[in-house]
Amino acid sequence: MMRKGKQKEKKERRIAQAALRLFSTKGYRAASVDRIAEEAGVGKGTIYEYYDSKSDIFLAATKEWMMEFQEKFQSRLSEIEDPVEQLQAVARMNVELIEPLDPVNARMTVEVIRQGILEDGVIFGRRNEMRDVMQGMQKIVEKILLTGISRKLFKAEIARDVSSIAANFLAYLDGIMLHGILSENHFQIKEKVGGFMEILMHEILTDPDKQNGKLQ
Amino acid sequence: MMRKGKQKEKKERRIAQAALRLFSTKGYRAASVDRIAEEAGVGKGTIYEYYDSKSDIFLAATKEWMMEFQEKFQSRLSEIEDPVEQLQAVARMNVELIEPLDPVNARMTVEVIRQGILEDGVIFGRRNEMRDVMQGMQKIVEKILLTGISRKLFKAEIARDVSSIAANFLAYLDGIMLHGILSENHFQIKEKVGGFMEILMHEILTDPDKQNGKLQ
DNA sequence: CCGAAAACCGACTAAGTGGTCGGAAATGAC
DNA sequence: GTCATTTCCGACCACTTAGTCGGTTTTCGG
Repeated sequence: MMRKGKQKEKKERRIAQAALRLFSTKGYRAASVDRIAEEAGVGKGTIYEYYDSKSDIFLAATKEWMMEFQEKFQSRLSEIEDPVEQLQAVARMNVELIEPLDPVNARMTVEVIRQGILEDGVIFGRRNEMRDVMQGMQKIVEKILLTGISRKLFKAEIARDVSSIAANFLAYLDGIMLHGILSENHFQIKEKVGGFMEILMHEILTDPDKQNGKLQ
Repeated sequence: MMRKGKQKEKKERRIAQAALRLFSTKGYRAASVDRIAEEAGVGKGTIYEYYDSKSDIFLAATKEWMMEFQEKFQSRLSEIEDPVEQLQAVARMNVELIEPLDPVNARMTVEVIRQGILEDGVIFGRRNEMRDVMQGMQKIVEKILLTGISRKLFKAEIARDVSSIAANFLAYLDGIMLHGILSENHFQIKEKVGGFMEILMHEILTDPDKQNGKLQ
């Protein structure tokens, strides 16, 4: 008996993806399991064959989202050779989350942070389950930095700080994204990030004058 | 008749403050009006004498929160003369939001952003009502920068970028706060922010070598 | 084609929500 | 003290939610 594992996995993923679409538009609570079932094209009962609780669905959706996100990043970064341009691409892609207003990622970011912060949030007691996935982005940036260092584009002395720099960089990008959305100053985002990038580049480039680090 | 306006205002504020406590710990939905009434020590019906809806309570609580926050900032900053130290105090105060683990601000920040992003969020269509309050912090930082410039501590050429720098600075601090809480790397926050401050100071100080901008 | 096992389903339950409303309590001018 | 007016209240209502469960449908080895 036992239907082929592939089939099962596929449906499980279809549910997670449907859930992701709803979580990222409605928010956790308002994305009801009934609605998720409808969106996924399955019965409500079926969902509980694959997941024990709504929390589990959310975790799965979050993982799905982070995977997709990082894959998109990776694939765009792989087309770029220069680490400097790669860093700027990371910034630009984050800016584009709000610039042509793709609120899906913004909302999901907020939702994940929220569920991780609230004491009875879905992720609160299960952050360790997410750690690997969450650190993926940071690893990507660290790698860019290390490549830059080995090519003598970035100062050698930042080597011991790569993880701190990467974390700061990503935290900054998230912060600016959230503020940007809230204040509706979308049009200024690019300039702000550009200014920040200039400073950052000025600080880590071996030869700051050759590249001025302007965004775009 | 009509009880003294003062009395009314006081109760209205007590409700908002009770609501703030709950919103910032439970989140919007889980902070039920029943619970808010209990926390404020009034009947549920009474709440609706002062506010038309739960949304209104949330807006009031948010304003209350931002006021308190900015007052705290202002009062601590007023004890400091040197703009450089003032900037660092701003950073330090933000770090302390998570360092002695007082997640109230973090949670409220996320909650406000969330309600501003979600289409059926409480603030979604009413962001303009909040704008002034929200820009308060930025104004404070801008003022610090301008003072620093007029005292020749900061480079004169940053004058045209003060608002951008201030916005970036605050966005960064929020981003690092949220990431810090989420990743539970509290102990590294101070170092990260310290590194960032060093870079920032290096970039805006007229004489970067005199002050190295280390946090703490 | 048979039939047991697996997969699927949606009506139902229990719990929790925001908001209402009729009546009780407090107030203060007279 | 009286009593009109304001203030307060919590039982109640209509609605939404996550999760269950008994029965139906699909699957597939023999």
